Amino acid sequence: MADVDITAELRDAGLRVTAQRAAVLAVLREHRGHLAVDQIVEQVRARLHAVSAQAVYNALAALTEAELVRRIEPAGSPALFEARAGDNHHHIVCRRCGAVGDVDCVTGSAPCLDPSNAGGFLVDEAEVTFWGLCPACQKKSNKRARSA
Amino acid sequence: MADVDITAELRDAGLRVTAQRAAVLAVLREHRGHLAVDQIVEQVRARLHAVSAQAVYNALAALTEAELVRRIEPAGSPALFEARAGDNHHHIVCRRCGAVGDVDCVTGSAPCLDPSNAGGFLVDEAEVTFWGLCPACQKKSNKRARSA
DNA sequence: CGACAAGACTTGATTGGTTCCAAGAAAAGA
DNA sequence: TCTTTTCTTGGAACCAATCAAGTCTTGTCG
Repeated sequence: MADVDITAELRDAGLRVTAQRAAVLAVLREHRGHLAVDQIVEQVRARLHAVSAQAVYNALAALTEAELVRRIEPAGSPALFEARAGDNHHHIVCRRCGAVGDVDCVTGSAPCLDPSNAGGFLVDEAEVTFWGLCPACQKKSNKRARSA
Repeated sequence: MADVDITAELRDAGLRVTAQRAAVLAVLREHRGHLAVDQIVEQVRARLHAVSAQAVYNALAALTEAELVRRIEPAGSPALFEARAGDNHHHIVCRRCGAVGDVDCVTGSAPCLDPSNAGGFLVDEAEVTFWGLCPACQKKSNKRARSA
């Protein structure tokens, strides 16, 4: 089923349907996480026999442009990609290990997210990134604190 | 006066006082904007005779650690630094030219900014980045649309 | 004041992520 | 089938950032 959907989606988005693009999108759909380019390359190669890294970069750029995929780039990390359902969710990044999680968010509701004094800027998106510690790194911190 | 303040501030922050650090901080205080490392290097070299890029990176890291300076890194841009008053303001980035502006924000008030479902993450900061078009690029867009 | 140890700076090389280029081969869609 | 787009291989380049070894400075203590 997924393949048919993906083919149609690519076409609807005005993109040519290629095996590489479909594979990239399928990989991002299945792994409901945030993948770096090298991980995507790896996964795509598990489906297709051989894919150049270039093709993956190209496909990701096209998919991002078509808004089928979302590119995020937390400070200090390489670019990450995720399948995007068009919802307005945000991200939480672990300061220590860089793990990324999703945070659901009421769309466009927060007062801060419609800045009145934007200094003449025309705002079209508000991106929120939370910073903190993931569960695993919290454990490590506790251990360290206890033993110190 | 500034030099005295800066010296004291560095010392209070637990940092050794070096000419390079003082110069970096002074530059960021004067240029009330968001500067990239190469711009900072340039400005610092206008004050001191010769400074290595490394020293600037080191100084910025130390100042960021001490929270005298804030590091931001919008997707697609190199890292930017700004003197930080400890206030909780956010940034707006121009999609086309990368210009960065400040947006004042009511501290910690937005509902989104205290995520309930953080997936076990321990959140310590919410960073908001607005995306849009700066005034200059809006003008260009209008011209283009009109002539098209 | 003078010396010592930790910390900071300099130079030079190197990594990492990403982008770009070119030519030819393959595939998509009309 | 034909045209256009995309993919492939291979290379090169770019920029930001980091590492390493050695030298200099800071701040403190005698």
